[in-house]
Amino acid sequence: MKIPLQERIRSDFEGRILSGELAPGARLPIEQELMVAYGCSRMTVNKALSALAQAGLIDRRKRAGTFVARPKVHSMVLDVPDLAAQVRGRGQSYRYVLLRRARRRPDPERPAEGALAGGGDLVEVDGLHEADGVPLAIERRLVSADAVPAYAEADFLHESPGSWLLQHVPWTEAENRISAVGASVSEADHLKVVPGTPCLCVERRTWRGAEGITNVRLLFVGEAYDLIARFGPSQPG
Amino acid sequence: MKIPLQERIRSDFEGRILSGELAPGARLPIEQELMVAYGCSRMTVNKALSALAQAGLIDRRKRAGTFVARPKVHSMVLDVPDLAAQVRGRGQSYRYVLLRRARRRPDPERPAEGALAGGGDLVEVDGLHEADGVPLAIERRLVSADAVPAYAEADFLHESPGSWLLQHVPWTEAENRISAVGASVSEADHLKVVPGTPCLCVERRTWRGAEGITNVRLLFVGEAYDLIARFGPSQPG
DNA sequence: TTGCAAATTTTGTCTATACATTAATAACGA
DNA sequence: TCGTTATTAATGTATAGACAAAATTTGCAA
Repeated sequence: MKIPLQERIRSDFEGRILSGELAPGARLPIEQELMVAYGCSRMTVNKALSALAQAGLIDRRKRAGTFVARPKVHSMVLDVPDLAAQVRGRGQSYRYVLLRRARRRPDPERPAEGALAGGGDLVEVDGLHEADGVPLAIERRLVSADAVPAYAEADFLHESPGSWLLQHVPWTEAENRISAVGASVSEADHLKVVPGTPCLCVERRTWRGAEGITNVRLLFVGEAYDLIARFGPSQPG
Repeated sequence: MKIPLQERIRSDFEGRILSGELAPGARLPIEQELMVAYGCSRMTVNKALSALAQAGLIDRRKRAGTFVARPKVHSMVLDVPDLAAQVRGRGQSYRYVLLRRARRRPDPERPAEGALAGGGDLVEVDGLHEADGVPLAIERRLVSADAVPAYAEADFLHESPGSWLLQHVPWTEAENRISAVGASVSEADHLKVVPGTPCLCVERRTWRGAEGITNVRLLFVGEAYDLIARFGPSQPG
C-alpha cells in the first residue's frame, strides 16, 4: 500500500472512464458512499474528484452529483517542441542559417504589422532551418522592438530566434494558424523544391497581455515534415 | 469577499506568473508563509498550489520548495470542433455528401489498415463536407468493424460519420498528423480545384485502449479553411 | 577530501468536523 | 394548474492538527 489513497481513487475512476466502463453522462457515487467504500474521510475523496474535475474528465454539480463529462469540446494537446530539439531528437544535425535581419517601420499596408509594432519599430529576422544540411523550413519572424528591446542585440548565428525568445520572453497568449500554401519562387529556391510545391504554413502570434510580442511564419516542406499530435484525455499522473 | 480564498490565492499567483512578474525558476513563498500572509490554514494554501501544479504552472519539490515552472514543453490546446458545428457557427449551411461506402478486407499492402482492422473487416466511408454548397473537405474514414459493430448500420445521409462516432464511441487515445499535399486528380475534381492545389491534410487515428477504432483523412482546400488554435498557458478557472 | 549517516525543512497525505452554496424537489397558496 | 417558497441533498470551502516522505544540508568518520 505505497500509493496514496487519493491517487488510487483518482486513477480508479480515470481508468473506468477511459475504458468506457463509465460512459459519458454516467453518474458516480456520491462522496459519502465513496468515503465508506474506500474507508477514508470526505476530504480525501473530494481532493481526488476535484483533480478529475480539473482535468475535465468529470462534471460536478451541487445537489445533483458527479457525472462523467462528455468529450464534447474535443480539445487536444498538440506538442510543438523547439524545432532544434525536435531535429536533434531524431539524431540529425541541426543548423540555423540567418538569411536577413533588419530593423524597420511596419508596413502600412499590412495592418497586422502595425498592430504588432504598437507605434514602434519592428525587427525582422528571416532564416532557414536545416536538418542534416537539408532545408526543412523557412522562418520569417517579426518582433516588436518595444516589447522586446534586447532582441535587437541578440546573436542568432548559433541559436535560432525561436529558442532565444522562448527562453527570454514569457507569453500569456498565442494564436496558431495552420494552412497549406504553394511555395513561392524565392521560397522554393531556399527550400530547394519546385515552385508551387505544397508546404505546411504555421503562423504563430504571441502576446503578453495586450502587447504583441512576435509574429512568426514557418513554411515547412510538405514531404519533409509534418506536425504530429499524440494525445489522450488524461492528465499526467 | 465573495470569491473563495483558495481561488484568490490560485489566481493571484497565476496572474503574477503569466504577467512575467514571477519569472520561470522563481521561488514562491513556503506554505507556512502563505498561510500567515492570507490568514488561512495550510490545507487551503495547499489546495490552491496543488491546482497550479496540476495545471503545470509551478513545480513543487519536497524540502526544496515551490518554483515557477519553465514553459519548456510549449504544449498548447488546439480545438478541432465538429466540422458541422464549425460551419454552422459561421452562419453557413452545412451539408455532408456520401460518396462511397463499403465493407471490405484490409488492404494487405497497407499495414496501417491491417493494424486497424485487427483481423476483422473494415468499413470505409468516403464523403464530402460542404459549406454553403462549396466543397470544403474530402473525408476518407476507415472504421474497424469489430471495434464498432453498430457502425455498419448507421445512417450517414444526414449526419456525418465524424459526428456519429464522436457521440457513440469513446476513445482513449488519438494521434493527429497534419501535413500539406497537392490534390490528386479525383480529389481536385470533388473539391472543384485545379489538380496539385495545396491542401491541408489532417489524418487522425483513434484507439480505445490497444484496439484501433478509426483512421480518418481529411483533405481541406487550402484557401477555404485553416486550423486556428488560440490558447494560453492558463486553465479555465 | 571523500563518503556516508543523521538532522531538518518542506511538501504530501489524511482525519474529523463545520458551515456555506447551489439546485433539484417537495410543499404550499393563489 | 401555475407560480412561489421551503426543504433537503449534494458539493464547495475551510479549519487545526498529525504523521509520512523526500531531499537538502549538516556533521562525522575514513
